[in-house]
Amino acid sequence: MDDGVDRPRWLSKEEDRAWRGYRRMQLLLNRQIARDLARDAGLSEADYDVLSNVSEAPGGSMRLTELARHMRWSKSRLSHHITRMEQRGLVVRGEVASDARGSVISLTDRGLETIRQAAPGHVESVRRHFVDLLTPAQLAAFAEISWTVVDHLLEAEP
Amino acid sequence: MDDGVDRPRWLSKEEDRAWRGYRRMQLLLNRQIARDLARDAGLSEADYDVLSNVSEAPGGSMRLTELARHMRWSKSRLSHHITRMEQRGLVVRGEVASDARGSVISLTDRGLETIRQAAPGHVESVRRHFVDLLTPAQLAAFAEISWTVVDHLLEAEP
DNA sequence: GACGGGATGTTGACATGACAACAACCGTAG
DNA sequence: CTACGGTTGTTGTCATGTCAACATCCCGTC
Repeated sequence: MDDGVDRPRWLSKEEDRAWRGYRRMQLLLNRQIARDLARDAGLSEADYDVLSNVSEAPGGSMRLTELARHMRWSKSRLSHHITRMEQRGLVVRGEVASDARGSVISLTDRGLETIRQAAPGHVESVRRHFVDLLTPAQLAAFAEISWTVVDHLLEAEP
Repeated sequence: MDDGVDRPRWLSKEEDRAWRGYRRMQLLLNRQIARDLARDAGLSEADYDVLSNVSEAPGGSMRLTELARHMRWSKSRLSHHITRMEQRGLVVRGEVASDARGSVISLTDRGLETIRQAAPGHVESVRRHFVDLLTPAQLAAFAEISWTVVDHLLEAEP
């Protein structure tokens, strides 16, 4: 009677509730955060992440590949995105003395000013729609869960 | 000394860990689930959700607006997506007797067959990268958290 | 039985991100 | 000092999603 294909282990009610909750939360939460950010600072979440990561880098700049690795973006995605942000005057590509292929990303004054202006509102938005809705225990549990999932995925794709 | 602008309530270490964990998990988890689904069934997550929702609808079909409301998609997004899925022969738009503007979405035989073939593998993928990594208590906590966030967002945008 | 406000879908323009193919360059074995 | 495998970034192409503007149609009113 065994045709060689295991019978699917469908999700239990609780498992399904968790998964659907994740998907739904993601849809609504990302949309809201993105709207807030776009309205208040004219940035996308991706823009914000790039500005944020570069500004926190030692020396205020980072090699493209290093930044991509740090953000877990593909080099392609980052390159495209940097091109667009460069056109808006938020970042610049610099050359690397030690490697002619290299490209160093750094913020323009405008980029720096933009992230400084945007940060408080963005944090407030994250609080309003997420952080402040949860108890410290829930936040801790959530952090634990998400990093567990992340670590697992990074084992396969280091 | 008060210039009218509150000092930003930056995230605490734990809060930051939770938020960054969420963002990172999302990036990696969605990418992995999407890849599995694309490889195994030639579907995007969006495709899967549409097929899934329509197939579960009473009568196996749903009005476009109702489906959009159900999925929390904009009518525009759904309309565009249905157009693409229709071109691939997965769904069809039917007319509504009671309303000349109306459009009823239903699956083609191919669409039905596709979701049936895809479901087991997709569930397995969700288990492998998410559900099976967590304890029942964690799953319960996660579900609670996500629906709390969802409910809050739905208050503003019903 | 025509009007006006609201609902239903569609469309166009544009920003994103994924994947794969490339061009250029580095460094090391020989 | 040359060939070659690996690295750094870039680019083209295509599928998605967003927003805003529309074209149609329905319905309660007057």
